[in-house]
Amino acid sequence: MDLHERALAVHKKLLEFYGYPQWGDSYPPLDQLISTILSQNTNDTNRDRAYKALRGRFSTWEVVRDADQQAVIEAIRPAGLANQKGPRIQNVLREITAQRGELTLDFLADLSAEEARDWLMSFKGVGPKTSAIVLQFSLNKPAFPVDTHIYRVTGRLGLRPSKMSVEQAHQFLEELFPPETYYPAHINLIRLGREICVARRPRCLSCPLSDLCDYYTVHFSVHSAEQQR
DNA sequence: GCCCAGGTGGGTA
DNA sequence: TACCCACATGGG
Repeated sequence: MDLHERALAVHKKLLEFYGYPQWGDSYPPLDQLISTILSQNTNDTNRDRAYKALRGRFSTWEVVRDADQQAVIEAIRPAGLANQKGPRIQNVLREITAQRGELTLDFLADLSAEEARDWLMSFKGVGPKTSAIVLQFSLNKPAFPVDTHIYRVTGRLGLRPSKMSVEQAHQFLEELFPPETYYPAHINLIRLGREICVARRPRCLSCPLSDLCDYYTVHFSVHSAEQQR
């Protein structure tokens, strides 16, 4: 089985186990971008708190853009890293206005996926994961966002070289999976990573992919060695 | 108190 | 280029 076949086999097993994932309403691209910046390095609960506080405190993105920096930081504090995220969000809002003359990202729909990604990644605070989320979830363009779950799980499943940066993994996995599987595979791999493939816990034996995953063997033998010590 | 959730950018070799 | 670390909050 080559890597492409292996990726499809993983995707198919996840579909059997979890089904085709249903996602909620999609945000407009600018809302999605800000929400995703807030989500960096934090959990969904804290991201939602910060996003709601931001929307509740400032009526429009223009008001956020022109607001006092400290007021924005205070509003998004529950998301963590607020001293970085606040100024970066305001900078993005100002730059969009300066470059486009209006505060919207709807024009990205007319660009290719690569053009839209490169444009988004030109901003400080917008990396490969954040731009891929905006493309996939808001613009309906092909992109495979790689978060820490997906990075870890794809490594354990042997779907990518073990030594590879997260940024390289985006490109590698986009070439490995067929574009029509990006969305369901992304959602289901995260779910797998959250629910089953948790670091340093020997729960991999209950994994629906255990017959495809070499990690559980390695993992199990490591645990056995530790127990013998 | 400690572990867990979980991206980006800047600095260094 | 590849690694290492700072950045911050909240729930269990």
